[in-house]
Amino acid sequence: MLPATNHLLALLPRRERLRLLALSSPVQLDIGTVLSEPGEPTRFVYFPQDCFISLVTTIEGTPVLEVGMVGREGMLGAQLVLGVGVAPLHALVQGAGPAQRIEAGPFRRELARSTPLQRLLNRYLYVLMAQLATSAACTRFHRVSPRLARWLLMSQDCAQADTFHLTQEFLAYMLGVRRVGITAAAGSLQRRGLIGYHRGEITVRNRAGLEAAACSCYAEDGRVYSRLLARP
Amino acid sequence: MLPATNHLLALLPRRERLRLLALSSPVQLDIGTVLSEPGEPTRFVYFPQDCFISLVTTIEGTPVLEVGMVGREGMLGAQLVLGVGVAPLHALVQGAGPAQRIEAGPFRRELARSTPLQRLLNRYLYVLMAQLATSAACTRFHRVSPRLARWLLMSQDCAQADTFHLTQEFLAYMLGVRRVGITAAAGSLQRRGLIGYHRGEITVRNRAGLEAAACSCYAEDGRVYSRLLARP
DNA sequence: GCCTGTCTGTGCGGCAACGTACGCCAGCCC
DNA sequence: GGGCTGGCGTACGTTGCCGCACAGACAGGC
Repeated sequence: MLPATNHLLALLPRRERLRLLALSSPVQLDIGTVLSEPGEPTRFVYFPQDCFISLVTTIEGTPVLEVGMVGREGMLGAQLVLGVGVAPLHALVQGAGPAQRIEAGPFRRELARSTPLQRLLNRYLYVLMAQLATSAACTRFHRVSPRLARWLLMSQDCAQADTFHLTQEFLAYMLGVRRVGITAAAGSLQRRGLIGYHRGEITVRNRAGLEAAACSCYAEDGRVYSRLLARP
Repeated sequence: MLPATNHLLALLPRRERLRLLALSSPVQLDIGTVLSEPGEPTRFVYFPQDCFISLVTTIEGTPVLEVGMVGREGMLGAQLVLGVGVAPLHALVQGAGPAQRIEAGPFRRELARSTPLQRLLNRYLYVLMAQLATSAACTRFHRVSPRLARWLLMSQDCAQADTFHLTQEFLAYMLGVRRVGITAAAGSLQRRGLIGYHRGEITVRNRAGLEAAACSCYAEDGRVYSRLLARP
């Protein structure tokens, strides 16, 4: 896998992948960019190559809580697969990097044509739904520190990097807690030698330890993903 | 709508509806029956006519929190639409009553044949996903009392009845809180004259008042539903 | 050098919900 | 009637997180 590749695209048969790539154009996603707002029409879909996007749910129009992540293993805009041209969630670029972008029209046409593409993305939608359900329970029952550990692991999976730029303020927003809650939780993880951070640069130091510190939801998500989207 | 009708079925073109009904058999769902467990194969799909089913998410195999409801406006087993034969959630019959049941095999075949059916159920899946995302935020940010009000309204919509059998113990389980939390919240709603209850029989007395007492998520869910599944 | 803005750490009071436990009441069975 | 069970109400100490506020630390621009 020489160039950074999106895993969904990689799972497609070669012909289908090439057709899709022909429709797509490479774009560079910048941190903080909002790619969709709930209720707005979907103009593009994105297949991240080396970047990741947070899916944030809203209350009365205000984004308040992350409920899913899209990285190289997923795509943004999967609602088109359901024939719905309206975005369900607030989508925010979290880690900058390259992605393949396709306009909604051509993407829908390709989708209508290609059964393998439909089947693949249907499975991806299932994984997304499972992630949403898990998130709901996790947010309710798990403490800040294990949730933070889970979040860091997930973003590491998405970003394929050991270090990324994340302020505590921002993490608090994603997890739906106060910033000082993150200060405490991150401090605990750091004292245990699992992570290091300094002015917004977070480094994962001990991946295995972090997995042990994370709540069960991380492993659960992984199981669902690999059951449905493992390479045949 | 003389006999109790499932709304999804009602939205289908007449020919399609009749085909589907020919495949289905009427069943009576009993309260407390578990219709699916996460990870288990899907043997049947259900179109509730006058009953409703809770979708409960699990943590390490234990069902802990309701994240969605299926009543006459929905169906259970929609994962088959995504080509996945494995249930994502714990499904529990909440309100007893009649439903149409179809075996997974014939349902899949019919699905493969009928584009209108696919399109309709795709839209329904979108609504379900939106419900999951809303639930996550609601559980995190809203107080017990408004959530209880929302829950009662949703089950009233599903069950089409003013009174239903629900112990506080059970409500606590659905909302992921202690029983005494429900005692307090329900007491508050009762003192305000919105509901009445006695030994597990809950009655909605003032629907409009209950809507005012519920959190915004109830209205939000309704908007998404009617935008996507309104009769054309 | 200094100033400014950003990021992080700490402290304090408050509160909703938690875990636990006990008592009351209604209905059912013997 | 007496006893049992299931459903509900109340109480008490605990806790994890909240809101707010403020102070220190570091980086970049001038």
